[in-house]
Amino acid sequence: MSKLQRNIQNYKNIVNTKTKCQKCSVNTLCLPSGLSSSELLDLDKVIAPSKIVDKNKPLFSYGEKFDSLYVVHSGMFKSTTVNEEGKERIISFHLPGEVMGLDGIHSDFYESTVTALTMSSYCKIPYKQLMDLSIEHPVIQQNLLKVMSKEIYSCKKNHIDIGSTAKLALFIKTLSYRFEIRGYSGKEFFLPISQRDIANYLGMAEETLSRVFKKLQKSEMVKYKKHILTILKKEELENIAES
Amino acid sequence: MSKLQRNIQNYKNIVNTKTKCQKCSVNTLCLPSGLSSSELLDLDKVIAPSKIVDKNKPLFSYGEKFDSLYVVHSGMFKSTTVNEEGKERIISFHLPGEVMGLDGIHSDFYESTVTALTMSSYCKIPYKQLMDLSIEHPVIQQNLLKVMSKEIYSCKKNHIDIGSTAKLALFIKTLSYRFEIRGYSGKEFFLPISQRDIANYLGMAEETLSRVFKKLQKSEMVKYKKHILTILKKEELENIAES
DNA sequence: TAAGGACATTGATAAATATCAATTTTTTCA
DNA sequence: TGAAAAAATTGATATTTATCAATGTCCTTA
Repeated sequence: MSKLQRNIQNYKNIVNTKTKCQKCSVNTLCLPSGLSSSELLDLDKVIAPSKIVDKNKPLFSYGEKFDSLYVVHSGMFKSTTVNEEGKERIISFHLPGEVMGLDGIHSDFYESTVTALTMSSYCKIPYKQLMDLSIEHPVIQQNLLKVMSKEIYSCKKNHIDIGSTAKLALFIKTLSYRFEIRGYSGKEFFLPISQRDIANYLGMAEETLSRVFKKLQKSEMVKYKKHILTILKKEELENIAES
Repeated sequence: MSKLQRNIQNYKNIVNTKTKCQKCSVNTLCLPSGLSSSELLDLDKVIAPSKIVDKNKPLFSYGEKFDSLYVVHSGMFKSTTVNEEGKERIISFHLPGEVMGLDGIHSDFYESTVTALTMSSYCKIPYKQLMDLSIEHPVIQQNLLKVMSKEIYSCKKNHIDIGSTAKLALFIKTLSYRFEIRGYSGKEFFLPISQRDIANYLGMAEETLSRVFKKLQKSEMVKYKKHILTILKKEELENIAES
């Protein structure tokens, strides 16, 4: 099976939800990274077996009491807030192995709403239990700190004031990298995000995104059809992302 | 002494640098928040007495080996990166009690350069020792997690795509809040940041910032003279910030 | 305190992006 | 499968912001 096929599979037939952290395909990217097998076993006791959630269904909502972190097991999620005028603002997209709900730790309430973009699956990690466990196994705490540090880093790195074309190019470049480190192809992947959502996330009008996307396709940097994105000229695309 | 005078003092005559966490004026905002006195004593053993750094001098630089977190004790700092063309990009400004260097935890290298905007003072917290200490005192670890969670939250909250006027209004509103929770006046404060740096941080041209600032002053929302910012119409300003 | 440099303002113009309105294309689901 | 709904595209225009160039103001420091 090709990498693209496996990628598409990721959104359709949900993989085995009984997978323990030890056997999970994204365990090197997730909290279990670098844990010994005895530590992993303890962690597995705290983490519930992954559960399936339907497309467009929320995992948790803004304002709810914070009690657990969530990790993407398969599929894709988006996290959003709502502004004063009741308009949705997309804060981030989440790929397998990424931890969601981190912004709730400080306030004890979820600061955003997380929704599945496709049929997806997730693991729930009760925060209190994770804290108790990390007293026994400091390395788990270290991992959480690293995950959060990376989140701070990438948040600051991604929000730069650049032109629309560069924004989209950077978005594609970043996604490509994230797919690649998950064992999928970084050159051809299924993107279950509407252009409206991409535009919202990137802070531009839908129409602008459409035009900019067309421009990238006309200059043969990328191809985009039926949600399958193909990167044709990686280096040129990266140059655009940095301008 | 008025709150504004104390605020200005904060940038001029450096307060007692021998202050221990127990007596520090920002200890409720900083890592020591909520610690018992015995925990505080242990923390003080790890944290070096605060040191003074001159205006425009760096605390640490991008790419250097990460080994310590830094906390603002007095004054103000900015953290920056340099883009491909060698241009400085300002990522954040740091006020007393705020932790700097958090984005270095995941990569073991500082991901940004931190520079003093005025004569300032700071506390250095060796990361390894902090980790060792937090095994003994889990509450310290919890505090660090909360600090980082707050950082993630405010990073995502602040980077929204709004017009230039709203951006500046939001910037002022956020600063006002940050001064207020530090015991200074939220309505009148000394801002040791050049307009060029504000424009850079907000992602707009210097000229645009100047015009937008003038507009806020013409409509008598704020007054800005010799780096002293006075908020005249708080509510109106907040409305602008949310549009 | 006077001169030079850094910082800020202003006006004119160009460029980028948003908005509005009308289609066209794709997706959903009865 | 076909009709309705949702998503994406396209063109015309308005608005916002950047850029360029000139000037004014403040701030250091010799």
